[in-house]
Amino acid sequence: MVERPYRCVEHDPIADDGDAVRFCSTCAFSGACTQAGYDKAALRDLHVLVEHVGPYQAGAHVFRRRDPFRAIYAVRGGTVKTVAIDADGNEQVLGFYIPGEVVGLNAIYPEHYPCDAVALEPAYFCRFSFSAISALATRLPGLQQQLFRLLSKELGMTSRLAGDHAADARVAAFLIDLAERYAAQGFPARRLHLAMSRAEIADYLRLAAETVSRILTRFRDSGLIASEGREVEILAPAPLNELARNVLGR
Amino acid sequence: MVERPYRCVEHDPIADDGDAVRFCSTCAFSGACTQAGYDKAALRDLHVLVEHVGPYQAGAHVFRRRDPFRAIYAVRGGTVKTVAIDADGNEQVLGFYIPGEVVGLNAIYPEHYPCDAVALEPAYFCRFSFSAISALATRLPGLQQQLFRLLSKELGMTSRLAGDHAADARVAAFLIDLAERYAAQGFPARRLHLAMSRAEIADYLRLAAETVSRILTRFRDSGLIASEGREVEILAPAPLNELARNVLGR
DNA sequence: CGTCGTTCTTGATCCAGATCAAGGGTACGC
DNA sequence: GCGTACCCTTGATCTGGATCAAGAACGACG
Repeated sequence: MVERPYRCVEHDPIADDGDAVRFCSTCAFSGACTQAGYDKAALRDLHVLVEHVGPYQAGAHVFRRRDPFRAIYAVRGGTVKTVAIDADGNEQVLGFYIPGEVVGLNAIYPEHYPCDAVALEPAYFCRFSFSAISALATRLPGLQQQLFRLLSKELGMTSRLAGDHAADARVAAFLIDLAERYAAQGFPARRLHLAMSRAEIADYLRLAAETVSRILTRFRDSGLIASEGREVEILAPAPLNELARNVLGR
Repeated sequence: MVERPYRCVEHDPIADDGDAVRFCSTCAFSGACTQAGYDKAALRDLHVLVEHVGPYQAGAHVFRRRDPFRAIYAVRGGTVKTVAIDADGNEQVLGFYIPGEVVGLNAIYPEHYPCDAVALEPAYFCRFSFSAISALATRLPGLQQQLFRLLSKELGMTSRLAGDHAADARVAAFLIDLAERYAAQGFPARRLHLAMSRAEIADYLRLAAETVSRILTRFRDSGLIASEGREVEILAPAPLNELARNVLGR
């Protein structure tokens, strides 16, 4: 039903552009088009303003803090983190983004990117000029709505992260959330590959890397997950969900 | 220059509606109108879709969690908090909103309010039907832009809160941020009245009320602020800013 | 195929801030 | 004017997770 994102990467971009209906079915903006009833002209407009960029190798910056805000990036393949580094050199991971998700929305207001975006594995994007896509959004109410929804969704995500919760609840919520997001993109719901290190997970969850490691070990020992390195399988969703419930606001 | 928000409250709403140019100069959407070059027709459209509501007495709910999302609320007067209460009864204050700011944007994606909004003192609002204002935004690019900016701004606010910072840095950032927001609305920049209790500040900053109290005492003893109950004066902005710098991302 | 650097795990100790406890201040209703 | 209920402050103790330390596993590369 939903095409696997990596398929998209393998496509020849030019051939892709010609195939209006099948164009990036995993894209964050595809919903906007389908709502507009597969309006061919609308799709063509989206095609014209999108730029396919990548690959960015692991560790490469997609944009940097203080760069002037020009574009938002929809992930086509790979994984990215956004990270704010404060004056004392502490890394704050603001978010991880998987195929189908959009990076850079937090730069609209300040008009400069407030964080770095760094590829965690080779990554490909659709880059949308923000001024162009918002101009198009005035003609496509579905697209405007989609942008509002993306922003509001990110807002919810961030405030969940801001709550004060026990370390094990945070880690459980991290796993559940990531698994659900992968599932929403058509990946298997129970197995996941973590593109990020324990330290990066810790920076995201505001924990120490040692704490994340200990908790994952504990989850494994108590049969909640199976894990080997960065491969994780969720064995017992129910108790993990229970742990994560307050974090995820359910 | 900027009219004091409370003035607006004192106006007779109907007379207000007749005075297109002076209509709610502190309103979060006034920028959209001025960008549109004081387009009279546009202002009239905004007038038509806005509803003046209030007063809500201290402790009254403006909306509740799980209510279907219909409208966003621009604060005309008073102060509101948004608060998420988890299954264990822990209160998480998500934000405080003062005149000129907009509440409810985090409900767009889930389509239900994810939190309660509660007045901290008698409060008045402009209520905008979200479907109506987003429909209008397709005709007024400035208004659309303003909505994007409001969402993105809130995103930045929330991720600053999510960072892990020492308690004194959080409290300093809270004071500086609130003072700047009041200043942006034309209030005196150094004196501020806290509409919220210590416990509410603590719930917002993810600290214990005792910790907030101790830190305010320490700030007072070291001459950074003067305070008496909920009246606070910032005496030494520089060292407070220095403390808050990492939190505020500067 | 071994070496080196990185990442992950596990153990021992420490500390910032939570929690528990108690007293004093303040505002409001009667 | 006097309860009464909350809010704020201050002190004493406790604890979850950070930090420090040291191996162990892994991956990249010559």
